[in-house]
Amino acid sequence: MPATGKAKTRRQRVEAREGAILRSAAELFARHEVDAVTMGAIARRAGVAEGTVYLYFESKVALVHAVVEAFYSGLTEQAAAGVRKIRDTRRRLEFLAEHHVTRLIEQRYILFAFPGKSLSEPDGEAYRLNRTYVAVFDDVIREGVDRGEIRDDVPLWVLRDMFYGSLEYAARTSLLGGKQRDRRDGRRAVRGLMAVLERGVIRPKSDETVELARSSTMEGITARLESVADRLELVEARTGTARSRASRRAPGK
Amino acid sequence: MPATGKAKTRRQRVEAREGAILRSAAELFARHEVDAVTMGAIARRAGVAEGTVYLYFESKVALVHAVVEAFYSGLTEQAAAGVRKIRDTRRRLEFLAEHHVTRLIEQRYILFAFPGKSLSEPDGEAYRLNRTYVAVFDDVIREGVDRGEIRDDVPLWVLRDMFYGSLEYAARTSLLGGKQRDRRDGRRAVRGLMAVLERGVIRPKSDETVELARSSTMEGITARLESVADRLELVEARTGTARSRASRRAPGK
DNA sequence: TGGCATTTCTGAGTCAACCTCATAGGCTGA
DNA sequence: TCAGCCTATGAGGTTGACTCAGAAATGCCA
Repeated sequence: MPATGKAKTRRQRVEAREGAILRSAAELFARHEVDAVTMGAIARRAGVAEGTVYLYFESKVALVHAVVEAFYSGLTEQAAAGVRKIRDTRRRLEFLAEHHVTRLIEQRYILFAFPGKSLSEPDGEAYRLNRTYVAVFDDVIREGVDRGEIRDDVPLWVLRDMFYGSLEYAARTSLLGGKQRDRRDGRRAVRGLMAVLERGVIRPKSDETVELARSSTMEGITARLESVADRLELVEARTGTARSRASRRAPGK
Repeated sequence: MPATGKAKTRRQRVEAREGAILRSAAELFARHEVDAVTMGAIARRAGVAEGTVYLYFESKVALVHAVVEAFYSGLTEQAAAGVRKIRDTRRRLEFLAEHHVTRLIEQRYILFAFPGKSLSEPDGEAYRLNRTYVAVFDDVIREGVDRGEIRDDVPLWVLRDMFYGSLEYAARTSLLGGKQRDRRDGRRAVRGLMAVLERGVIRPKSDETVELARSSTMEGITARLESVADRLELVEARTGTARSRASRRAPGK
């Protein structure tokens, strides 16, 4: 099945074919390990001969790169668009976190399909891609610092590594847990991350008793509320209640 | 050169050879990408024939597993030993963090040499290994919670993912930065992580009055509560009336 | 020590997958 | 319609993981 419809100009034809090969590869990578997907299989699914693939992509590695690039490209665009619609720094971070972890669990193969190669070359393609992606996060933080919403005594790169490192590790362990996990894991990871970013986890040694009392009361309420929310999500999942992302946000203003 | 010295018993001979092959592989993986290291090269360096390697390790993948296993085994032992010598929870975490990031930057190849395979199989070897490793961390946290040094309103697994996720991402970006990085990066990452764990990064709305911070927290909780209430009503309505339209799933496959 | 049985080792050969290249096919413009 | 050029093809080269029949070493016993 030549997935290429009717393309008129040369450029269109080229792009259609390139797209068909890319899509074919992405679909196969989503189903099988990269090593287990042969160039022959990719070519067959794209409706071209094996040799043709090499007219569009220099090698298998290059093809994998291209697939990953396409993924990150979309990811960056969506992240930037989402941030533009939100003002509050806290909410922005929450959105970025949820977006990242959701997309990563959806397209799980990106996490594993990643051959060490793609990352092991400094200043390589993948590195550059990642940089432009996290630039969205960097801007959010910088603006937050300017506004006084974010402390400025932790280096930006440390924050960035914490943020994405946490989420990716969470996505990974969620997927590895054996049983099928879903987006609820991701959401819980996001909530935990945000909580820690807001107030840490290590309790102050002592003193500041008033502050402690106040916050611990609030903590109690928050913890209880979170537990209720968790249970609610469970019920929702069971009954298949659809819920738009917007309705999770309260009245706001 | 048969790296095997003089071994007397059968068992000793077997272990010597297995060790030689493992060491040979680890040394080569440290220098080149896993894919670029051939079984022939590993055999040659170990002083045996290619076929012999297959008497000790079922396949190349199994050999890579064994190398990684050896690494994690040592890592776990050192981590446990270090923790035993420290009492304070904060110090323990700091030690674990520094130990992890240091060893990871030293043996950088573990980060990249890791074929997706090793992780992609749920309940696989690598997963089990990782579990026993992070168990050290888990124990530290649990004891910290018991002692009241760690807040108990963030799930343990979220904390774990944050901790190791941050450090691994930091190690990775440190290595990828292009220019040669050293352990100072790691130490800075550890310091940043500890700072955030201690007090978070997101400032309360207004840092002058507790009152304001408190009310804004109240707003957040109220908003969340309202959202939960809304959803609860929805679920009640749906399950209360009839369970006719049970599935209204989002864009499925 | 010599001879036989068993275990261990060997490396040439098989197979599979990436990649190449000589040839075939089709599009474009006169 | 046809020459010229660009694109596509798939059989074949090359490489590297893995196998296996035979060689070598080791153990055992008299």
